[in-house]
Amino acid sequence: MKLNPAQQQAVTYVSGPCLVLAGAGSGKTRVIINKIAYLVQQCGYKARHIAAVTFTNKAAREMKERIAGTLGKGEARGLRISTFHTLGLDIIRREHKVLGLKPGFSLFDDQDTLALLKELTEDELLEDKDQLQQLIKQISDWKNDLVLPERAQRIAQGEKEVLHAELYARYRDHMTAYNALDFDDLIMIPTVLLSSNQAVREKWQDRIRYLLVDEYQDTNTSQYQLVKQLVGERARFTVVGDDDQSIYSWRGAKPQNLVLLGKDYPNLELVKLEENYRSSGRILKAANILIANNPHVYDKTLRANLNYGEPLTVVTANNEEHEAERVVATLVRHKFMNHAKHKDYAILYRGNHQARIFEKALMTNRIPYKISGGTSFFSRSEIKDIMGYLRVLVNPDDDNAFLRICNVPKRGMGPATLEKIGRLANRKQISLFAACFDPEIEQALPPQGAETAMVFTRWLVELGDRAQRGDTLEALKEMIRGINYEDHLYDTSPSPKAAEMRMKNVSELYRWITDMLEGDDLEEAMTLAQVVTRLTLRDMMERNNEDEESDQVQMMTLHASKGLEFPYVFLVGAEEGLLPHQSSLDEGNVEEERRLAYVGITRAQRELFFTLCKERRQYGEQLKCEPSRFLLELPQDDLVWEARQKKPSAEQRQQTGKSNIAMMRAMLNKK
DNA sequence: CGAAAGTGTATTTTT
DNA sequence: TACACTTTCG
Repeated sequence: MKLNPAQQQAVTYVSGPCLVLAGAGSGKTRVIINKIAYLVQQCGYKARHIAAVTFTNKAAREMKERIAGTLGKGEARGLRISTFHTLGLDIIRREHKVLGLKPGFSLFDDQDTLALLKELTEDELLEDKDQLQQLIKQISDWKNDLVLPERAQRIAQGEKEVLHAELYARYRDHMTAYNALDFDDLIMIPTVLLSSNQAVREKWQDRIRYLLVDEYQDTNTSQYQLVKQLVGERARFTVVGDDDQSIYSWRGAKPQNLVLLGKDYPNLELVKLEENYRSSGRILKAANILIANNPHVYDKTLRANLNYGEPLTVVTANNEEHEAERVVATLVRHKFMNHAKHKDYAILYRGNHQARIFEKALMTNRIPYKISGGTSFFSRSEIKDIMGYLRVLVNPDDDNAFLRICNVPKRGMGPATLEKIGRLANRKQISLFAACFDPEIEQALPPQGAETAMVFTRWLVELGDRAQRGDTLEALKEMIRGINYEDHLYDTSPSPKAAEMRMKNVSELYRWITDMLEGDDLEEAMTLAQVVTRLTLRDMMERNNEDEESDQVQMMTLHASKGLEFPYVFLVGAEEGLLPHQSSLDEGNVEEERRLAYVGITRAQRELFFTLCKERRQYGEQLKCEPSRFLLELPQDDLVWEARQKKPSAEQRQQTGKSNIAMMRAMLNKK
């Protein structure tokens, strides 16, 4: 577990700003962990004065676990390891008074935002369907560039932008009324606050004396500024990143921030980690040669520490069904020959829709697989329901949450009733929840409706009070019991089995909540309000050890594979128009696609297979496919193009493919 | 309220 | 084309 000289340098350079260019598989997390330990144990930093920032909760959790194994319990006390958003949330929570926010604000996720904007724009731009998407993007862009509504209205150019700016202002006002924030606010608000308020800035600069940032190439403008404000003149920080693995520019990441940093901090120390400990020599060579086709600000070549290894294989299939069959056949044969496990294999693809066909092929061959990504836990309706209830408990003014849950399970507060409540709320400029409490509700609704609304909201207020007073767990239990949620699930699910599944999800969520309320070694106990916002940030303790133990073929998009590694990788759909994706080609952004291919290639430890089709159905039309230009850019001496006969006779090949599988299976079963 | 017909959409996704 | 999601109708 020794560090190589470059790693050592990255760890021990602490006197000023430091940029670590960390190639794939070069041990960057180890550098971050070691650096934190070094700062605490050698440089006399208190852990509570150090913060490390990541982009995903998963990365943050991993880092926390690894640091817990490195530092003593006392030594690690107060160490901040979190995502950008959680750090922002922390700052907002502690400064909510200065910001004029009530505690217990709601956090809107994308769907909440969409719902609110849809409502706000009903009159203005209903004609265009993607207008709304444009508006959402525009607002998000403004926030990420730290542009407040007032300034947006001043700088807006053209009719559309002026309208967008006005809607942005209206959106902000509504969010204030709901006492709600969105994800972008979690970065923008602290950044604006820190840059405009000297006292607060100094307080936080004193609190965070050393800052580390992971995956720096993924930062956007507001995140860049947040870092800048936090580190101040002293500029004691380390950022770690790899411009070759920047694959998120389409959602606002600015890899140029790596360059900007050198300009903002002329004394920036640059350390390159170029020793790769993950992949075979051939795989690395291929990756290096491929990425050399991209322009680079900082040159970097990964050096292999492992054997040269097997050649890379290119498998050509007739169509996408055939591709899946060949992958499965190759996988089964390979697994048998190498005594490997299912989980040693990954199938990586450009788009989620590609997964389906592989899923089918794996299923018919009874091969266990796991698809990462797709519909997340938190977009499940049962989870959204329960979260809705919790949000209303914490913040009754959260109309979105109220709308979601007020008639789930059905309690006679349907559209007609809501419409009337909504009118009252609108007239008095209060939230829906508050309207149910208003004396005028009795005139607004028929007696029965008014009764239901009042009983329901009073019950919630009472529960909310109880939760706040500290009897949180009991209040929660009573809530789930009180709404008869289990019955509701059995009533609304297509099968009892599905209902059971959903109830299991609810229990899982309940367990997370209880855990978070109580706290543990790594996390302090939280209030219900904190739990709700953290859950909206998807920041829960994922204790799914099952996943690691289970032996399944891994399937995911290339994007989702970043940061992971697998002994054997299938990079499928290596075709023009798919791996350099057509839409990227249209936008003239081949480079990002090349980086995506680079990320895919560098996931492989021992062997790498590419597959492509000669023909592929797209939008119901049979299209001819050309091999990806990236395949042609690779060193051909290290590639084996397998089975490229002119007349393959699809049926025959399918036959042999299948009988191969059957044969292997028979042999495996005997053993 | 639930089934049936209609509609929209096919790039990547976190927080 | 194929599928998910929405709306409509009985």
